[in-house]
Amino acid sequence: MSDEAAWLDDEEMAAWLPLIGLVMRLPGALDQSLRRDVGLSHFEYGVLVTLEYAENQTMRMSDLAFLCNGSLSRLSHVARRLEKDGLLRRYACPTDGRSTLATLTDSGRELLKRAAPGHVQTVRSLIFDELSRDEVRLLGDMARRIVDRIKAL
Amino acid sequence: MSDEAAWLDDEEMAAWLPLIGLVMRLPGALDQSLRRDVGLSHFEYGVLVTLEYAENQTMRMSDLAFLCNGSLSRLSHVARRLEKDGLLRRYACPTDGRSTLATLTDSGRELLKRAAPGHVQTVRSLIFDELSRDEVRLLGDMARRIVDRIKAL
DNA sequence: TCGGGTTGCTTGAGGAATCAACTATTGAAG
DNA sequence: CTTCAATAGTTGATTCCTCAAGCAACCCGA
Repeated sequence: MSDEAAWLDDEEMAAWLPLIGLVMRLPGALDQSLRRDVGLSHFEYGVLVTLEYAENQTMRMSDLAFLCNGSLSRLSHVARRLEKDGLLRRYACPTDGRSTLATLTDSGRELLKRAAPGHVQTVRSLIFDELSRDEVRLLGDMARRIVDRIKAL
Repeated sequence: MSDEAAWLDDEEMAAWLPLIGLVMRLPGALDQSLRRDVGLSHFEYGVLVTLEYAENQTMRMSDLAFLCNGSLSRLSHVARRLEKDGLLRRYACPTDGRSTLATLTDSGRELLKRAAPGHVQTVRSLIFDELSRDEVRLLGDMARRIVDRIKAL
């Protein structure tokens, strides 16, 4: 078999290195600003925001984990801490005894109100202030297609 | 002050969610395939590859950390493990007693040879098989500009 | 209604990342 | 020459994530 596809050419390399830089540095940058402002990691913040936009601000742990791009185990650990801090509450699902439902508490809602402006400001200054409208669309589209491939693994 | 810039509109949100998905899921996907194939995390692999392409396959710890998108502390811990496994060697810089130089060993080179094809295959199937030539250029360019902003924090 | 298999979630152990504190060397100012 | 700040790197404590194991509830065919 030919192995030309087994290596990255110069153009691919010139895109790959910055892309790796992005995926390695962005989470840390978001963590830092959220940690400083409200004491949450970006993953924790994402969990709360996802709940905020859910029906009844409530969601099954499994679905929440998937939407937040994390493992169920990771979410379980995180939910324990967030629950200890009073930001969310968990209770057994009435219709399926295996499931656990997580819901946002008032403290959780209130914390999101405090956190959102600073976080949006960070995201804007790092991403959207740098890109044109067309680029934003393009980037989102490419990211979505790549994520679909990762999910399909 | 107006706060319209304090929120993301629909188009921005439609790009932001997949982008977050990408940065949260890609590292795990790369880790998994490398861990399975050669027992290294993607960060560890990146450290070795970066050394491979350096002058004399040798680099200062600080510079290595920066190029690998990690903290010096993280690199220090990782280098200790890699050195214990015989994949790299560290020694004091002759011209500046504060610096430490890291260099690839023969085992390190050999491991890279074994790891590269599978890793490239993974990257290709997740990223480059999905994108057109133009998209690759665009994506790399956008990523580079965003990373520059993160570095400037 | 019983048994086997699956699903949803939690837990504990182990390893890895982060943060702050520390040592050591260098460079520069007085 | 001495001091003081800045730089480079390591280390230890804490926090966090992953993985494998476990448990309970559900589903379904016999």
